[in-house]
Amino acid sequence: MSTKSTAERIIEAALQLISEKGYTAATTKAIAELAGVNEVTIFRHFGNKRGILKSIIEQFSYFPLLQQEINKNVTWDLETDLLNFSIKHFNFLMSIKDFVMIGFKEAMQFPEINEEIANIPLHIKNELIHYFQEMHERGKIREIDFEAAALSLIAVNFGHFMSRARLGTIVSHMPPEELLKTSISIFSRGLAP
Amino acid sequence: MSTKSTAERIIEAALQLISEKGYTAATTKAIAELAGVNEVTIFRHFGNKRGILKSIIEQFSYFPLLQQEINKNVTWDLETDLLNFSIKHFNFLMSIKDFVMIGFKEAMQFPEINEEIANIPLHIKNELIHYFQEMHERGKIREIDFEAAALSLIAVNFGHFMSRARLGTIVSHMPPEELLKTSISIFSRGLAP
DNA sequence: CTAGCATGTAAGTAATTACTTGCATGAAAG
DNA sequence: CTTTCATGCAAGTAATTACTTACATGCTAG
Repeated sequence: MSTKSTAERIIEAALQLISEKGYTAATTKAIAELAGVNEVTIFRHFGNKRGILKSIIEQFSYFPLLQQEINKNVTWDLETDLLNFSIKHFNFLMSIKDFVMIGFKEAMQFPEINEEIANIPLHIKNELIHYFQEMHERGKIREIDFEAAALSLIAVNFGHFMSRARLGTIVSHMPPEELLKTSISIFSRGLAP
Repeated sequence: MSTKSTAERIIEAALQLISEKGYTAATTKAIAELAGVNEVTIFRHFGNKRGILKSIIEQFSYFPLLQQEINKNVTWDLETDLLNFSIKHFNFLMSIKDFVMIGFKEAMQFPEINEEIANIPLHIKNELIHYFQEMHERGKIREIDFEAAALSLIAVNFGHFMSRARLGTIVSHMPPEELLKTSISIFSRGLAP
């Protein structure tokens, strides 16, 4: 049927169902059906239902953080760099959308997920602060609280992502790239000396 | 025990439990226990489990939208007005935090909630666009896509809210007011002519 | 005082859920 | 050819869940 292994198909199905309905409502029977395997196969592979989620979390903890990408292609032109980062950040969030949604749904019952998710803005924040400091030394950014600036930039991107991922085009029909462009135009101008 | 009516106590308990664990995992038994009532009382009041959520949604659809508040206290000084709005917006989101979380958890199973939640940024967006247009005519804002600007401002505030509401102080220990102040300082400067 | 109304208590039911066991099958590996 | 291994299939189990019914109790309004 497909080239993917049984375990992979189960994980994919679980990822989809749990991100849609939540952990409790995503039954092992439904996951098995979507994965095209017998329900017992799930338990043979993962022991119990929690085992599936544990595997999902492990899979994402190895996910290459956007982090290293940020420093790539730095031009030291504020607007260029920030737009580049924003697009990468936005696309990265979109690529792990299901996992992020599970994180927000199941944080209470699976604290490990929340930690995994909190790591993303935390690392990005530090990278951005570093970049802002360097830009300040180069005289391209005014005196400002760099941490607050970094958090704000992350917040805009995350806000746009959530709007798209959860509400679709209800709030706006603007294409994301256009939105990000204006966002960054405002933001970089606000940081300039 | 308390001055609140039985129905109110049930709704409050359900709001808390559903926002924590999700609709399916929040059992009627647990809701009854937290509300300090007998389980059957829930069914006498709301018919079935969905009835509780239906009541919760109704309650929030009557919630006074932040919207009307925005126009209040307008000084036509960009940074003052935007900071004022941001703080109101942020506090508003915090006050309906549980409902927002339910919205993100149960959107798939209860589309009505998502509509209710999407209404918030939609209305605010229109108010902000109106404000930006007026400010542009007064020569206090440069030529820019007003919709994208409005969406960006909403996104920052929402991003800050989600960071606080879900990740607490993991990402940053900065007090929200301070964060918003820097946010708006950057944003209003980025909009200025 | 009494009638009604909201709630508690006890008991039960049908459906679902996570998970188990035992056995059959088919494909690949030695 | 035979062994091994992954999977399917059938059946079952204990626990939980939403929801029901019947009856008891206590407070309040007339």
